[in-house]
Amino acid sequence: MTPPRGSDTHQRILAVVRRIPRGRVATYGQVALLAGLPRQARLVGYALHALTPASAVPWHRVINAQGRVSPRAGHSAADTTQRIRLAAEGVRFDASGRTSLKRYRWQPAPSRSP
DNA sequence: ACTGGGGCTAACC
DNA sequence: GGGTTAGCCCCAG
Repeated sequence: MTPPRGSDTHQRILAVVRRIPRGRVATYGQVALLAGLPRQARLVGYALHALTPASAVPWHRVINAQGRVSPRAGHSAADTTQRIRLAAEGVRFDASGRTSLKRYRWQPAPSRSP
């Protein structure tokens, strides 16, 4: 059974991003995986790139595996916005503009506590 | 159909 | 922790 391709793929990605709780972050790869699209982290980037400011998608909660906001091409202002928004939710960044993924990474379904 | 590039990731040094 | 190399799959021209 092969998942349908097309705009549906983007919608699926956005649906996952929309589920990211406030004060939490997720990596591109994680979102892709949760969306049922493994190895398609870049697709997430494309999907978010197509977003409009009016969309109710917390795109700012999506960061790369390095724990920092990915510098997009020609839109450096958005990077700053992303950091500001996250900071407003309680996500702290260090001097290197990096955050603790171990701490803020969104875990959709923790089976049990360790 | 082909080529180049991308809001990535993991592995390696 | 930071820079480099390769692999991944998809979109735009």
